[in-house]
Amino acid sequence: MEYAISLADHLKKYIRLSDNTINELTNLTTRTVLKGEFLLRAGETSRYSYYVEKGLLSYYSIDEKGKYHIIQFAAEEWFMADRCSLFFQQPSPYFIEAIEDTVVTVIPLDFFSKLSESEPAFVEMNTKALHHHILHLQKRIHQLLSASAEERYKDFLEMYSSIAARIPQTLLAAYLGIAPESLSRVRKEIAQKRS
Amino acid sequence: MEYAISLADHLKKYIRLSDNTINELTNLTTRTVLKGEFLLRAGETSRYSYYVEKGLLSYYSIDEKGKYHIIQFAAEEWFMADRCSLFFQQPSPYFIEAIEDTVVTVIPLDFFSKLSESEPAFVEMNTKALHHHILHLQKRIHQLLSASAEERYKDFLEMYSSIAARIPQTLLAAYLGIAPESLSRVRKEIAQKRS
DNA sequence: CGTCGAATTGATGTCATTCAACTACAGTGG
DNA sequence: CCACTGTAGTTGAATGACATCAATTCGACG
Repeated sequence: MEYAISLADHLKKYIRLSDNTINELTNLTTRTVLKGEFLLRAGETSRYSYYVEKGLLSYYSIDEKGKYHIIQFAAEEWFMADRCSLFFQQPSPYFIEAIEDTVVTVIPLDFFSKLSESEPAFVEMNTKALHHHILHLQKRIHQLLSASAEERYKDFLEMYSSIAARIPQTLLAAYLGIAPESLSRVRKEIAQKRS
Repeated sequence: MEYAISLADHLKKYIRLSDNTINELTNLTTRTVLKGEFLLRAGETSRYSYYVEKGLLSYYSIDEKGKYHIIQFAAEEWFMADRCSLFFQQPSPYFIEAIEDTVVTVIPLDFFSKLSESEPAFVEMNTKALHHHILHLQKRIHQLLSASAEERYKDFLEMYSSIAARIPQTLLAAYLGIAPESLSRVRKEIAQKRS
Protein backbone atom coordinates (compact mmCIF):
# COMPACT_ATOMS: atom_id res chain seq x y z
CA MET A 1 0.00 0.00 0.00
CA GLU A 2 3.04 2.25 0.26
CA TYR A 3 2.55 3.87 -3.11
CA ALA A 4 -1.24 3.94 -3.35
CA ILE A 5 -2.69 7.09 -4.87
CA SER A 6 -5.87 8.22 -3.19
CA LEU A 7 -9.00 9.14 -5.09
CA ALA A 8 -8.53 12.80 -4.17
CA ASP A 9 -4.94 12.79 -5.40
CA HIS A 10 -6.01 11.10 -8.58
CA LEU A 11 -8.76 13.62 -9.33
CA LYS A 12 -6.44 16.52 -8.62
CA LYS A 13 -4.58 15.58 -11.77
CA TYR A 14 -7.58 16.55 -13.84
CA ILE A 15 -9.56 19.18 -11.98
CA ARG A 16 -9.07 21.64 -9.17
CA LEU A 17 -10.75 20.54 -5.95
CA SER A 18 -12.06 22.70 -3.15
CA ASP A 19 -11.01 21.87 0.40
CA ASN A 20 -14.54 20.81 1.13
CA THR A 21 -14.55 18.40 -1.77
CA ILE A 22 -11.20 16.95 -0.79
CA ASN A 23 -12.64 16.41 2.62
CA GLU A 24 -15.66 14.60 1.27
CA LEU A 25 -13.46 12.43 -0.93
CA THR A 26 -11.18 11.54 1.95
CA ASN A 27 -14.14 10.55 4.09
CA LEU A 28 -15.29 7.89 1.67
CA THR A 29 -14.94 4.39 3.00
CA THR A 30 -12.46 1.96 1.53
CA ARG A 31 -13.03 -1.71 1.23
CA THR A 32 -10.70 -4.66 0.84
CA VAL A 33 -11.76 -7.45 -1.48
CA LEU A 34 -9.67 -10.57 -1.40
CA LYS A 35 -8.76 -12.48 -4.53
CA GLY A 36 -11.84 -14.30 -5.76
CA GLU A 37 -14.31 -12.13 -3.87
CA PHE A 38 -16.98 -10.08 -5.59
CA LEU A 39 -17.99 -6.44 -5.65
CA LEU A 40 -20.96 -7.20 -7.87
CA ARG A 41 -22.69 -10.36 -9.02
CA ALA A 42 -24.95 -10.81 -12.02
CA GLY A 43 -28.54 -10.18 -11.01
CA GLU A 44 -27.70 -7.55 -8.45
CA THR A 45 -28.45 -3.90 -9.00
CA SER A 46 -25.31 -1.89 -8.53
CA ARG A 47 -25.26 0.83 -5.90
CA TYR A 48 -21.61 1.86 -5.97
CA SER A 49 -18.79 2.56 -8.27
CA TYR A 50 -15.26 1.82 -7.20
CA TYR A 51 -11.90 3.46 -7.46
CA VAL A 52 -8.99 1.03 -7.34
CA GLU A 53 -6.30 2.14 -4.93
CA LYS A 54 -4.36 -1.07 -5.09
CA GLY A 55 -4.96 -4.39 -6.78
CA LEU A 56 -6.70 -5.71 -9.85
CA LEU A 57 -10.36 -6.27 -10.74
CA SER A 58 -12.14 -8.02 -13.59
CA TYR A 59 -15.53 -7.22 -15.06
CA TYR A 60 -17.08 -10.16 -16.85
CA SER A 61 -20.18 -11.98 -17.99
CA ILE A 62 -20.96 -15.67 -18.19
CA ASP A 63 -22.75 -17.03 -21.24
CA GLU A 64 -25.34 -19.81 -21.54
CA LYS A 65 -22.58 -22.37 -22.05
CA GLY A 66 -20.97 -21.32 -18.80
CA LYS A 67 -18.02 -19.55 -20.38
CA TYR A 68 -16.45 -16.43 -18.92
CA HIS A 69 -16.08 -13.34 -21.05
CA ILE A 70 -14.07 -10.53 -19.56
CA ILE A 71 -15.20 -7.10 -20.69
CA GLN A 72 -12.47 -5.17 -18.94
CA PHE A 73 -9.86 -5.09 -16.23
CA ALA A 74 -9.14 -2.31 -13.75
CA ALA A 75 -5.94 -1.80 -11.81
CA GLU A 76 -4.53 1.05 -9.75
CA GLU A 77 -6.06 4.46 -10.47
CA TRP A 78 -8.87 3.05 -12.57
CA PHE A 79 -12.56 3.23 -11.86
CA MET A 80 -14.71 0.16 -11.97
CA ALA A 81 -18.48 0.00 -12.13
CA ASP A 82 -21.36 -1.26 -14.12
CA ARG A 83 -22.25 2.26 -15.15
CA CYS A 84 -25.47 1.11 -16.75
CA SER A 85 -26.80 -0.88 -13.83
CA LEU A 86 -25.89 2.07 -11.67
CA PHE A 87 -27.47 4.71 -13.86
CA PHE A 88 -30.64 2.88 -14.79
CA GLN A 89 -30.87 1.08 -11.45
CA GLN A 90 -31.51 -2.22 -13.14
CA PRO A 91 -29.98 -5.65 -12.48
CA SER A 92 -26.51 -6.12 -13.89
CA PRO A 93 -25.57 -9.02 -16.17
CA TYR A 94 -21.96 -8.66 -15.07
CA PHE A 95 -19.68 -9.72 -12.26
CA ILE A 96 -16.95 -7.64 -10.69
CA GLU A 97 -14.38 -9.92 -9.11
CA ALA A 98 -10.98 -9.34 -7.57
CA ILE A 99 -8.07 -11.01 -9.38
CA GLU A 100 -5.68 -9.93 -6.65
CA ASP A 101 -6.35 -8.77 -3.13
CA THR A 102 -7.63 -5.30 -3.83
CA VAL A 103 -8.35 -2.09 -1.97
CA VAL A 104 -11.08 0.11 -3.43
CA THR A 105 -12.67 3.40 -2.50
CA VAL A 106 -16.42 2.94 -2.38
CA ILE A 107 -18.30 5.69 -4.21
CA PRO A 108 -22.05 5.73 -3.54
CA LEU A 109 -24.44 6.11 -6.45
CA ASP A 110 -25.28 9.77 -6.03
CA PHE A 111 -21.95 10.90 -4.63
CA PHE A 112 -20.66 12.60 -7.75
CA SER A 113 -23.99 14.08 -8.71
CA LYS A 114 -24.28 15.70 -5.29
CA LEU A 115 -20.72 16.94 -5.56
CA SER A 116 -21.56 18.37 -8.96
CA GLU A 117 -23.78 20.96 -7.35
CA SER A 118 -20.85 22.64 -5.68
CA GLU A 119 -18.24 21.63 -8.27
CA PRO A 120 -19.61 21.94 -11.79
CA ALA A 121 -16.37 20.56 -13.20
CA PHE A 122 -17.50 17.13 -12.08
CA VAL A 123 -20.29 17.13 -14.62
CA GLU A 124 -17.88 17.77 -17.44
CA MET A 125 -15.46 15.21 -16.06
CA ASN A 126 -18.15 12.59 -16.00
CA THR A 127 -19.25 13.34 -19.55
CA LYS A 128 -15.66 13.08 -20.64
CA ALA A 129 -15.30 9.74 -18.90
CA LEU A 130 -18.43 8.44 -20.61
CA HIS A 131 -17.05 9.42 -24.00
CA HIS A 132 -13.71 7.80 -23.24
CA HIS A 133 -15.58 4.69 -22.27
CA ILE A 134 -17.44 4.64 -25.58
CA LEU A 135 -14.24 5.28 -27.50
CA HIS A 136 -12.67 2.32 -25.82
CA LEU A 137 -15.60 -0.04 -26.34
CA GLN A 138 -15.78 0.81 -30.03
CA LYS A 139 -12.09 0.11 -30.43
CA ARG A 140 -12.63 -3.23 -28.79
CA ILE A 141 -15.47 -4.10 -31.17
CA HIS A 142 -13.32 -3.18 -34.13
CA GLN A 143 -10.56 -5.37 -32.77
CA LEU A 144 -12.83 -8.35 -32.14
CA LEU A 145 -14.19 -8.05 -35.67
CA SER A 146 -10.85 -7.70 -37.38
CA ALA A 147 -7.97 -9.27 -35.50
CA SER A 148 -6.65 -12.82 -35.20
CA ALA A 149 -5.71 -14.41 -31.89
CA GLU A 150 -2.10 -13.33 -32.24
CA GLU A 151 -2.98 -9.77 -33.20
CA ARG A 152 -5.36 -9.43 -30.29
CA TYR A 153 -2.73 -10.63 -27.90
CA LYS A 154 -0.12 -8.23 -29.24
CA ASP A 155 -2.58 -5.34 -29.15
CA PHE A 156 -3.33 -6.17 -25.56
CA LEU A 157 0.33 -6.21 -24.61
CA GLU A 158 0.82 -2.80 -26.16
CA MET A 159 -2.26 -1.28 -24.63
CA TYR A 160 -1.94 -2.77 -21.17
CA SER A 161 1.77 -3.34 -20.90
CA SER A 162 1.77 -2.06 -17.34
CA ILE A 163 -0.58 -4.73 -16.02
CA ALA A 164 -0.28 -7.54 -18.58
CA ALA A 165 2.13 -9.57 -16.49
CA ARG A 166 -0.26 -9.58 -13.54
CA ILE A 167 -3.10 -11.18 -15.44
CA PRO A 168 -3.32 -15.00 -15.36
CA GLN A 169 -3.39 -16.45 -18.85
CA THR A 170 -6.74 -18.13 -18.37
CA LEU A 171 -8.30 -14.74 -17.69
CA LEU A 172 -6.42 -13.01 -20.46
CA ALA A 173 -7.77 -15.64 -22.84
CA ALA A 174 -11.29 -14.90 -21.60
CA TYR A 175 -10.67 -11.25 -22.40
CA LEU A 176 -9.25 -11.89 -25.85
CA GLY A 177 -12.03 -14.29 -26.73
CA ILE A 178 -9.81 -17.30 -27.36
CA ALA A 179 -9.21 -20.61 -25.61
CA PRO A 180 -6.46 -20.68 -22.94
CA GLU A 181 -4.67 -23.36 -24.96
CA SER A 182 -4.68 -21.13 -28.01
CA LEU A 183 -3.18 -18.28 -26.05
CA SER A 184 -0.48 -20.61 -24.82
CA ARG A 185 0.36 -21.56 -28.39
CA VAL A 186 0.32 -17.96 -29.59
CA ARG A 187 2.78 -17.05 -26.87
CA LYS A 188 4.99 -19.95 -27.79
CA GLU A 189 5.09 -18.91 -31.44
CA ILE A 190 5.94 -15.33 -30.60
CA ALA A 191 8.72 -16.49 -28.30
CA GLN A 192 10.15 -18.70 -31.04
CA LYS A 193 10.07 -15.89 -33.60
CA ARG A 194 12.20 -13.75 -31.33
CA SER A 195 14.95 -16.34 -31.17
CA MET B 1 -41.34 10.86 -46.79
CA GLU B 2 -45.05 10.68 -46.02
CA TYR B 3 -44.57 9.18 -42.59
CA ALA B 4 -41.33 10.80 -41.53
CA ILE B 5 -41.18 11.82 -37.88
CA SER B 6 -39.37 15.10 -37.34
CA LEU B 7 -36.68 15.57 -34.74
CA ALA B 8 -39.00 17.77 -32.68
CA ASP B 9 -41.77 15.17 -32.78
CA HIS B 10 -39.31 12.49 -31.83
CA LEU B 11 -37.96 14.40 -28.83
CA LYS B 12 -41.47 15.21 -27.64
CA LYS B 13 -41.87 11.56 -26.85
CA TYR B 14 -39.27 11.85 -24.12
CA ILE B 15 -39.23 15.41 -22.82
CA ARG B 16 -41.45 18.45 -22.82
CA LEU B 17 -40.28 21.12 -25.25
CA SER B 18 -40.85 24.87 -25.07
CA ASP B 19 -42.18 26.63 -28.14
CA ASN B 20 -38.86 28.31 -28.56
CA THR B 21 -37.04 25.00 -28.56
CA ILE B 22 -39.44 23.49 -31.03
CA ASN B 23 -38.78 26.47 -33.20
CA GLU B 24 -35.05 25.99 -33.03
CA LEU B 25 -35.37 22.30 -33.81
CA THR B 26 -37.59 22.98 -36.78
CA ASN B 27 -35.14 25.50 -38.16
CA LEU B 28 -32.33 22.97 -38.36
CA THR B 29 -31.32 22.14 -41.91
CA THR B 30 -31.99 18.75 -43.38
CA ARG B 31 -29.72 17.06 -45.84
CA THR B 32 -30.25 14.30 -48.34
CA VAL B 33 -27.49 11.72 -48.74
CA LEU B 34 -27.86 9.34 -51.63
CA LYS B 35 -27.01 5.66 -51.35
CA GLY B 36 -23.24 5.33 -51.25
CA GLU B 37 -22.58 8.92 -50.20
CA PHE B 38 -20.85 9.83 -46.97
CA LEU B 39 -21.66 11.96 -43.96
CA LEU B 40 -18.24 11.30 -42.47
CA ARG B 41 -15.01 9.77 -43.72
CA ALA B 42 -12.16 8.35 -41.67
CA GLY B 43 -9.62 11.07 -40.97
CA GLU B 44 -12.18 13.85 -40.78
CA THR B 45 -13.10 15.49 -37.52
CA SER B 46 -16.83 15.33 -37.06
CA ARG B 47 -18.74 18.59 -36.63
CA TYR B 48 -22.32 17.32 -36.68
CA SER B 49 -24.52 14.62 -35.40
CA TYR B 50 -27.44 13.44 -37.45
CA TYR B 51 -31.00 12.45 -36.83
CA VAL B 52 -32.39 10.05 -39.43
CA GLU B 53 -35.78 11.14 -40.72
CA LYS B 54 -35.93 8.58 -43.47
CA GLY B 55 -33.47 6.04 -44.78
CA LEU B 56 -30.62 3.92 -43.47
CA LEU B 57 -27.03 4.69 -42.48
CA SER B 58 -24.01 2.56 -41.63
CA TYR B 59 -21.14 3.38 -39.32
CA TYR B 60 -18.03 1.38 -40.06
CA SER B 61 -14.27 1.11 -39.99
CA ILE B 62 -11.85 -0.41 -42.46
CA ASP B 63 -8.96 -2.51 -41.16
CA GLU B 64 -5.40 -2.86 -42.45
CA LYS B 65 -6.43 -5.72 -44.72
CA GLY B 66 -9.07 -3.52 -46.32
CA LYS B 67 -12.03 -5.24 -44.74
CA TYR B 68 -15.17 -3.43 -43.65
CA HIS B 69 -16.41 -3.73 -40.10
CA ILE B 70 -19.77 -2.22 -39.38
CA ILE B 71 -20.13 -0.94 -35.83
CA GLN B 72 -23.78 0.02 -36.10
CA PHE B 73 -26.70 0.90 -38.33
CA ALA B 74 -29.19 3.73 -37.94
CA ALA B 75 -32.61 3.94 -39.52
CA GLU B 76 -35.63 6.18 -38.95
CA GLU B 77 -35.73 7.97 -35.60
CA TRP B 78 -32.18 7.01 -34.70
CA PHE B 79 -29.28 9.35 -34.14
CA MET B 80 -26.00 8.81 -35.86
CA ALA B 81 -22.66 10.36 -35.03
CA ASP B 82 -19.13 9.61 -34.06
CA ARG B 83 -19.77 10.92 -30.59
CA CYS B 84 -16.12 10.66 -29.68
CA SER B 85 -14.75 12.53 -32.67
CA LEU B 86 -17.41 15.13 -32.01
CA PHE B 87 -16.76 15.45 -28.31
CA PHE B 88 -12.98 15.37 -28.36
CA GLN B 89 -12.75 17.13 -31.71
CA GLN B 90 -10.28 14.61 -32.99
CA PRO B 91 -10.16 12.79 -36.34
CA SER B 92 -12.55 9.89 -36.63
CA PRO B 93 -11.46 6.39 -37.63
CA TYR B 94 -14.98 5.69 -38.89
CA PHE B 95 -17.10 6.25 -41.94
CA ILE B 96 -20.77 7.13 -42.00
CA GLU B 97 -22.28 6.06 -45.29
CA ALA B 98 -25.83 5.91 -46.60
CA ILE B 99 -27.10 2.41 -47.41
CA GLU B 100 -30.31 3.85 -48.84
CA ASP B 101 -31.12 7.35 -50.01
CA THR B 102 -31.46 9.06 -46.65
CA VAL B 103 -32.77 12.31 -45.22
CA VAL B 104 -31.11 13.52 -42.04
CA THR B 105 -31.50 16.50 -39.76
CA VAL B 106 -28.10 18.11 -39.30
CA ILE B 107 -27.33 18.91 -35.66
CA PRO B 108 -24.31 21.16 -35.16
CA LEU B 109 -21.75 20.27 -32.53
CA ASP B 110 -22.84 22.70 -29.84
CA PHE B 111 -26.54 22.75 -30.65
CA PHE B 112 -27.70 20.62 -27.77
CA SER B 113 -25.30 22.13 -25.25
CA LYS B 114 -26.64 25.60 -26.11
CA LEU B 115 -30.15 24.32 -25.85
CA SER B 116 -29.32 22.84 -22.47
CA GLU B 117 -29.01 26.30 -21.00
CA SER B 118 -32.70 26.98 -21.49
CA GLU B 119 -33.84 23.37 -21.25
CA PRO B 120 -31.96 21.50 -18.53
CA ALA B 121 -33.77 18.31 -19.44
CA PHE B 122 -31.47 18.03 -22.43
CA VAL B 123 -28.48 17.41 -20.22
CA GLU B 124 -30.18 14.47 -18.57
CA MET B 125 -31.38 13.20 -21.92
CA ASN B 126 -27.86 13.24 -23.28
CA THR B 127 -26.43 11.45 -20.26
CA LYS B 128 -29.14 8.84 -20.62
CA ALA B 129 -28.29 8.41 -24.29
CA LEU B 130 -24.62 7.96 -23.47
CA HIS B 131 -25.45 5.24 -20.97
CA HIS B 132 -27.71 3.50 -23.44
CA HIS B 133 -24.90 3.61 -25.93
CA ILE B 134 -22.51 1.98 -23.48
CA LEU B 135 -25.09 -0.66 -22.59
CA HIS B 136 -25.44 -1.51 -26.22
CA LEU B 137 -21.72 -1.65 -26.97
CA GLN B 138 -21.09 -3.93 -24.00
CA LYS B 139 -23.83 -6.28 -25.15
CA ARG B 140 -22.21 -6.35 -28.55
CA ILE B 141 -18.82 -7.23 -27.06
CA HIS B 142 -20.38 -10.02 -25.05
CA GLN B 143 -22.03 -11.32 -28.19
CA LEU B 144 -18.85 -11.19 -30.26
CA LEU B 145 -17.01 -13.06 -27.53
CA SER B 146 -19.60 -15.74 -26.99
CA ALA B 147 -21.80 -16.39 -30.00
CA SER B 148 -21.34 -18.47 -33.16
CA ALA B 149 -22.18 -17.17 -36.62
CA GLU B 150 -25.67 -18.60 -36.44
CA GLU B 151 -26.35 -17.23 -32.98
CA ARG B 152 -25.17 -13.78 -33.97
CA TYR B 153 -27.44 -13.79 -36.95
CA LYS B 154 -30.46 -14.86 -34.94
CA ASP B 155 -29.73 -12.29 -32.26
CA PHE B 156 -29.56 -9.65 -34.92
CA LEU B 157 -32.88 -10.65 -36.40
CA GLU B 158 -34.53 -10.44 -33.00
CA MET B 159 -32.97 -7.14 -32.08
CA TYR B 160 -33.35 -5.40 -35.41
CA SER B 161 -36.35 -7.19 -36.87
CA SER B 162 -37.78 -3.92 -38.12
CA ILE B 163 -34.84 -3.09 -40.37
CA ALA B 164 -33.18 -6.46 -40.97
CA ALA B 165 -34.79 -6.98 -44.35
CA ARG B 166 -33.46 -3.67 -45.63
CA ILE B 167 -29.83 -4.54 -44.99
CA PRO B 168 -27.88 -6.18 -47.84
CA GLN B 169 -26.34 -9.45 -46.77
CA THR B 170 -22.83 -8.33 -47.55
CA LEU B 171 -23.21 -5.49 -45.06
CA LEU B 172 -24.95 -7.62 -42.50
CA ALA B 173 -22.01 -10.02 -42.68
CA ALA B 174 -19.64 -7.10 -42.07
CA TYR B 175 -21.68 -6.27 -38.97
CA LEU B 176 -21.76 -9.83 -37.67
CA GLY B 177 -18.07 -10.33 -38.28
CA ILE B 178 -18.42 -13.26 -40.67
CA ALA B 179 -17.86 -13.78 -44.41
CA PRO B 180 -20.83 -13.08 -46.70
CA GLU B 181 -20.65 -16.69 -47.91
CA SER B 182 -20.91 -17.92 -44.35
CA LEU B 183 -23.97 -15.81 -43.75
CA SER B 184 -25.54 -17.25 -46.86
CA ARG B 185 -24.92 -20.76 -45.57
CA VAL B 186 -26.25 -19.93 -42.12
CA ARG B 187 -29.44 -18.62 -43.66
CA LYS B 188 -29.78 -21.72 -45.77
CA GLU B 189 -29.44 -24.01 -42.78
CA ILE B 190 -32.01 -22.09 -40.79
CA ALA B 191 -34.43 -22.21 -43.71
CA GLN B 192 -33.98 -25.98 -43.98
CA LYS B 193 -34.57 -26.53 -40.29
CA ARG B 194 -37.93 -24.79 -40.54
CA SER B 195 -39.19 -27.16 -43.23
C1' DC C 1 -32.91 -9.31 -73.65
C1' DG C 2 -28.34 -8.41 -71.88
C1' DT C 3 -25.57 -6.64 -68.20
C1' DC C 4 -23.90 -5.92 -63.64
C1' DG C 5 -23.62 -6.72 -58.88
C1' DA C 6 -25.31 -9.59 -55.14
C1' DA C 7 -26.17 -14.06 -53.45
C1' DT C 8 -25.43 -18.99 -53.66
C1' DT C 9 -22.93 -23.21 -53.93
C1' DG C 10 -19.02 -26.41 -53.92
C1' DA C 11 -14.22 -27.61 -52.97
C1' DT C 12 -10.53 -26.77 -50.21
C1' DG C 13 -7.66 -24.53 -46.66
C1' DT C 14 -6.70 -22.39 -42.22
C1' DC C 15 -7.13 -21.09 -37.73
C1' DA C 16 -8.71 -21.99 -33.47
C1' DT C 17 -11.23 -25.31 -30.37
C1' DT C 18 -11.66 -29.44 -27.89
C1' DC C 19 -10.17 -33.22 -25.29
C1' DA C 20 -6.80 -35.60 -23.02
C1' DA C 21 -2.37 -36.26 -21.15
C1' DC C 22 1.40 -34.30 -19.10
C1' DT C 23 4.40 -30.74 -16.61
C1' DA C 24 5.40 -27.05 -13.41
C1' DC C 25 4.71 -25.08 -9.35
C1' DA C 26 2.59 -23.18 -5.05
C1' DG C 27 0.34 -24.32 -0.79
C1' DT C 28 -0.76 -27.74 2.87
C1' DG C 29 -0.13 -31.08 6.22
C1' DG C 30 2.48 -34.81 8.11
C1' DC D 1 11.82 -30.82 5.03
C1' DC D 2 9.47 -33.60 1.96
C1' DA D 3 5.47 -35.89 0.01
C1' DC D 4 0.66 -34.75 -1.47
C1' DT D 5 -2.70 -32.15 -3.77
C1' DG D 6 -4.72 -28.84 -6.58
C1' DT D 7 -4.43 -25.36 -10.03
C1' DA D 8 -2.39 -23.12 -14.08
C1' DG D 9 -0.05 -23.75 -18.05
C1' DT D 10 1.74 -26.62 -21.93
C1' DT D 11 1.65 -29.87 -25.65
C1' DG D 12 -0.21 -33.14 -29.14
C1' DA D 13 -3.81 -35.09 -32.09
C1' DA D 14 -8.30 -34.83 -33.89
C1' DT D 15 -12.14 -32.08 -34.96
C1' DG D 16 -14.90 -28.26 -36.22
C1' DA D 17 -16.18 -23.68 -37.70
C1' DC D 18 -15.52 -20.40 -40.66
C1' DA D 19 -12.71 -18.30 -44.57
C1' DT D 20 -11.21 -18.33 -49.13
C1' DC D 21 -11.40 -19.02 -53.98
C1' DA D 22 -13.79 -20.02 -58.00
C1' DA D 23 -17.83 -21.06 -60.57
C1' DT D 24 -22.60 -20.39 -61.09
C1' DT D 25 -27.22 -18.52 -60.44
C1' DC D 26 -30.37 -14.94 -59.38
C1' DG D 27 -32.53 -10.58 -59.76
C1' DA D 28 -32.91 -5.69 -60.69
C1' DC D 29 -32.64 -2.41 -64.18
C1' DG D 30 -31.61 -0.16 -68.44
